[in-house]
Amino acid sequence: MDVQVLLAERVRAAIVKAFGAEHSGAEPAVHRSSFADYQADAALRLAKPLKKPPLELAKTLAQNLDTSGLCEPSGVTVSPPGFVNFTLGRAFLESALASVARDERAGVPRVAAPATVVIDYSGPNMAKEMHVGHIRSTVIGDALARTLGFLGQRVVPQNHVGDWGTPFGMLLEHLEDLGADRAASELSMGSLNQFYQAARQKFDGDPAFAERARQRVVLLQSGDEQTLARWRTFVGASLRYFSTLYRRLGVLLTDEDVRGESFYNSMLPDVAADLERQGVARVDAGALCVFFDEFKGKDGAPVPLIVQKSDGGFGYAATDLAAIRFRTSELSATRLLYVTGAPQQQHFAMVFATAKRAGFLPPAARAEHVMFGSILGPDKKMFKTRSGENVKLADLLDEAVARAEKAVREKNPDLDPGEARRVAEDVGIGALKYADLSSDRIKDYVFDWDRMLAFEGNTGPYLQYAHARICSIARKAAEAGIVVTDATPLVLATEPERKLALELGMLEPVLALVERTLEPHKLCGYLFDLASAFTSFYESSPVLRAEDEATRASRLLLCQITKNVLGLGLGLRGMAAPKRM
RNA sequence: GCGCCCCUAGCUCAGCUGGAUAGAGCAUCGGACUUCGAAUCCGAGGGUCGUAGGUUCGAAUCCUACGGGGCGCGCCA
Repeated sequence: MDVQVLLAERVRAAIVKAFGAEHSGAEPAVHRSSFADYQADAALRLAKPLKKPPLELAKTLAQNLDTSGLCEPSGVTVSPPGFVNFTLGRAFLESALASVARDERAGVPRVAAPATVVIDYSGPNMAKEMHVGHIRSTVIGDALARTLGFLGQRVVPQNHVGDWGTPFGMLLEHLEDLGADRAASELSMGSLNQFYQAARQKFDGDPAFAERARQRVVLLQSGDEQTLARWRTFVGASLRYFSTLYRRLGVLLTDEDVRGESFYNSMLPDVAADLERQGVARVDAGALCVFFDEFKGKDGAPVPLIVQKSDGGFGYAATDLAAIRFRTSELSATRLLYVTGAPQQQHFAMVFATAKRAGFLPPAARAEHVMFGSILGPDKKMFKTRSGENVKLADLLDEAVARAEKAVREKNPDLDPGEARRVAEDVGIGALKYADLSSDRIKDYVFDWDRMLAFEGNTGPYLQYAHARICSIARKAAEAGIVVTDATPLVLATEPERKLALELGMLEPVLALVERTLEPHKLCGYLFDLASAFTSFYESSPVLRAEDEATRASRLLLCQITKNVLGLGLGLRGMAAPKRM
């Protein structure tokens, strides 16, 4: 139940009652307020069409408002130049929160009509180590998959891995030289960069090898069985390695979700033929191209999307188009999300426009580029190692955990080493992911270990700590034999209790906002506000030592609801919520 | 040259369909632990929201121009 929606309905009814049915379409404009719980700005917006002073309209509106069950009569006020303020009634807040307490989904309903949402994310390259560049796509995509899935959408993750193309000639030839078994074991241990570099070196330095590599590409693309078997060895070993990284990172992707470039290979000639037959693409300078009025190049000439190269080969545009066709027709997706970097924006704009023209993307389906900025180093340049290489994701995870372990041992020496290690894993990786999710994805962000692992501010550890503290209270309560159930009466008598209750009701609208905007940081902002409201409550309001039994029970239940919402929210970020840390 | 994205406090970032006095964290200064976890909380100072116009009763938010930074512009993905 979303309070804002309830209030908006009442305001709309009052508009109709006071000003006539012809204004039933007017915007109630209800939102949170710093002067009350909520405010409605409808009167301000109606001033012009009704040609009356907004303050007068606001008063008329307030007189016609029926807020029974939501606010006390004194809870509705008007202030210049035309705001209508709402303070929710205590009885309403208490019963609303009770329904949150009874629901394991914390009062968030599932959508009535689920849509099929394909989310394309992570997409590592088989030949290369996963690095910082992949972390954003993987973590943001995972958070969106979890959030939309929780809301009841039918989410189909797609890991569009780079498992095809000309580099595989040299990679497979190198694998041939090493022997399949040895190569497979190297690859599954994460020596992808070394493997790639060794192959590259031979390719550049040994003409005979280079020639064999070129032959190998031909064999691969013509479907030679022995070559394909080697290719499967290569891809299988790499995927096993990626799977270990995914598990450690705590993302949901599995082998089931892998549908790489190779999967679409056989569809490419048909996609090209279809586009040409429909007149969407035409041959220019030997290449099959799609042109657009809005995309122009350096000399003002239109820049094309190249579907098929002049040598007959297919580029990634063809693969992307085939994937769209597959996703709308075979997977019956109506929402297609592409979680990739901002630099690819023009590419996807052209691909989506082409798909629309060709009917691959029916009007009922929409494709969205969920783009994100770069991760920057302390120098504000692209985050690289000192030697200028990409930072390996595996190294990043190790360092995050090592730093977290140091902090955990320091802050809580009582934890036994095994548990400290487990907690460090949760905290370190949680901090890394949270840092990525908590700022607006469109912007570049500066990578900073100290800031992401800080226990103050909008960080993973702060939220986990708030959660762990509540768990601690729950433990103590259980030891003392204090039991609360979801039927325990809630008493919102003090301001901190009231603020916390108000915050606990915001999960539903925030998740709706994340679904609409595809901006996971809005949920982080909410969780931080919630944790702050809780710690304020916690500092001012004794729980186990409350003045009377009813207050104690109520506060304990308040703690429990907060723990559930916090845990739920962290879960939707793909983060663990340790019971102690 | 064309196009896209970004610019908010000393630093790192929020700011929801335009709404009342632009908010956090860090840093600085000052308070709060014999009491549920001080990894915390409470308070203070600190901002011409890049600049200039425009739309509006009202602009950090929408439009235009300019400045600064980043990225992309035919056969790589």
